[in-house]
Amino acid sequence: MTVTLADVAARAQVSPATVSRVLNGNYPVAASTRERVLKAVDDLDYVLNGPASALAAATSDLVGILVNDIADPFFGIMAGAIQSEIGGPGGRAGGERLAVVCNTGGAPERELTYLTLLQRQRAAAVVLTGGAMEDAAHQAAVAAKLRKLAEAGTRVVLCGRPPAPDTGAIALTFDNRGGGRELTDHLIGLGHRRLGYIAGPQERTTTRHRLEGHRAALTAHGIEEDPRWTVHGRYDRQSGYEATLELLRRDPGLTAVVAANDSVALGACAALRDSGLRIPDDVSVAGFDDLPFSIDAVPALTTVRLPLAEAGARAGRIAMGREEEPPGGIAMVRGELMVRGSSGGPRP
Amino acid sequence: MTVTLADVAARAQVSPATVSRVLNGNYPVAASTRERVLKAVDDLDYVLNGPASALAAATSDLVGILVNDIADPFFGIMAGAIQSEIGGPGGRAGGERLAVVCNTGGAPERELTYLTLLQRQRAAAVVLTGGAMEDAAHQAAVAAKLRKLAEAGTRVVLCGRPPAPDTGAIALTFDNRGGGRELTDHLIGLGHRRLGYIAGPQERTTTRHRLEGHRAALTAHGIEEDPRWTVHGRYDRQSGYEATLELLRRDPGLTAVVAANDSVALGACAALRDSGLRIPDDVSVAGFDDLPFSIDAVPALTTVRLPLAEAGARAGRIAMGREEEPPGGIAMVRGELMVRGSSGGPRP
DNA sequence: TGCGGCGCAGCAAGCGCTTTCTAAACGATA
DNA sequence: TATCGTTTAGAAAGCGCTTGCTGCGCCGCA
Repeated sequence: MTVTLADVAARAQVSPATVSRVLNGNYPVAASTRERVLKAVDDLDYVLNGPASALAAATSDLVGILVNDIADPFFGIMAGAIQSEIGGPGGRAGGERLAVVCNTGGAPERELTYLTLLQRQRAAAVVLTGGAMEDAAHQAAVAAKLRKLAEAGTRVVLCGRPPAPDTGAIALTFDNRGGGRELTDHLIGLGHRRLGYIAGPQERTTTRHRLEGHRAALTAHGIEEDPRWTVHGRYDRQSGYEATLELLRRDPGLTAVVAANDSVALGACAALRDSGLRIPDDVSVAGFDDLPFSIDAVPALTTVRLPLAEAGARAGRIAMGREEEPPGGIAMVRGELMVRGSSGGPRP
Repeated sequence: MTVTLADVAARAQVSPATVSRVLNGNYPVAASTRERVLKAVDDLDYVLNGPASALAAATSDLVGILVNDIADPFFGIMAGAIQSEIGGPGGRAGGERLAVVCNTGGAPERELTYLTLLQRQRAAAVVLTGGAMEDAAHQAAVAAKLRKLAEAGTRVVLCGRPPAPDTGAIALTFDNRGGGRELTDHLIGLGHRRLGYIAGPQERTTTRHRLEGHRAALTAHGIEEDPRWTVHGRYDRQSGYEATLELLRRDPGLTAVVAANDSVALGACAALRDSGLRIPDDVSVAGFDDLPFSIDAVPALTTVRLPLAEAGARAGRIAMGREEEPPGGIAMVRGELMVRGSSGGPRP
């Protein structure tokens, strides 16, 4: 029924071993033989059996990419960049690898299950993107899994995620703290003294680091933070909308709102507009990430650009062993402050 | 070194066959035995070898999802919805399947290669999303692949893509033509008579269908189209920006611009603003898809909402055999006109 | 002419799992 | 007590491929 290596071998009048070697190209085969085999492959429309090959060779050509939310361009951009370097079709010929994007939805148990599934498939490499959960038990479980993956020869790379010590994983970490700090510095520099902050979900490293940066800036400028100025929410637009209304309720005197990311900032803008406030005349707004749509907000969003595509590409190359690992296995990727129309001096 | 089924069997004092049966749960095993096995699995931290299992059982738990551009939320939303139904972790227990998202980047050869890779992995199902290429040779090649996949027992579902006759593939097709028609009807109803159209890439079904709908509306209202009113570009913001400037150059008298999708529309808005034109007072703008950010444009974008998540979820269920196929294997998914601030009557 | 070396192809032993078939043990039935 | 059916476990034959090792023929050198 299905064509096997043996069928090809028979048709080409060689042994299965020879066919295998032609296909894998890592053993000397006479040109005439190779041609005959290739012709047979073509004639028979033969497709290698991946599982059988993976079993025999004890490695597969699968590369896993874990993302928190595939519908979010933040992850989509990184995933796309990683994948383009992984090879897959379109990469350099020969090393055809199947880059598989796995959507964890931000759920710890899903993350773990995907890791197991990938381990089960004997993945060649795994790239974890985005912030990590801060739950200690979960972090330990993930670390254990990563260690096991590394032991089994799977390359593990973290992209936009804090390092995981003692797991053998290479980390390309975003400087969320530094970016948050710079952003708030900018706002304070404009004269703002009452700044609301819409943070992401509580238990995420990204959330914490950005918030820490924000607070560091406040402290550095001698501004004492009012606990009412911080609201936690999700990393989406609606959350930003609701959080902004809440902030305005708590302190109508705020002159700036810093959002956990650009989507949240967009929601914040909508809430401000709906409250009859002008941006930036009445309230300044700032985002984070600089996703493509940020520049189309009106006014355009002041934000911190994260080099998502570049970082992803680099992570992909490292995962494929095509780029040297950063010293110590850890690299800090910095963001860049993008000052645009949504931030201005506070109303007098 | 790595723990195998045999190791577990030895520790549980049963045969490998029994362990396999416990793990697959499709054969009667005494409760006490099962427990012993499960304990051994746990003790040894055993992880099933996917390839070996796939080889022996002649099926794998991989499900492929092909997308044109993973960084585009249009695809991200569909992919996320499909995946959530596929199961994967988080779905119903037991049927743990690895949903793998493959990014074709819109390149025909990549699409084909991914299909081959998936065939090689003996994928359980494949979902192709988004518009198809209109190149005849390529379409034939894809059709042949799909037929082969279907023959091998892989379920093939098309989501937001035109049917592929005689391939056995189930199609959930978006009514791009109808949506385009409705959108332009709306604009004409507002009084517009000179409408620019920014189309997507030439050789895509989506592009063609949306454009056909647009033209059908013009024709229905007795408006003769000026060839200068249509510009082709890519499905992204920048393309929309450039195309709009081009349209304005060709005919400064345009009172409305219809874009191939929301990203293009955003670019169009930016170009209009930069040209000193107000939306919708001077020029109305319309998009397509109703992606999340569309409502945050200022003014909010008039567009056609495509039920991406719903369609994706349905495609996922069909792929898993959990929902009945539509009659004839084809279903038309309609969009919904969303009238918002970016469209208004033409300037007098 | 003889022999070591080399280039290339084949043999065969798995890789770790699933599954069919067989068998043991036990209670129920006659 | 003898027979039979039922339930549960094991033996073993692959699934389709890779790869270490063996072997064959040929060239070049002594």
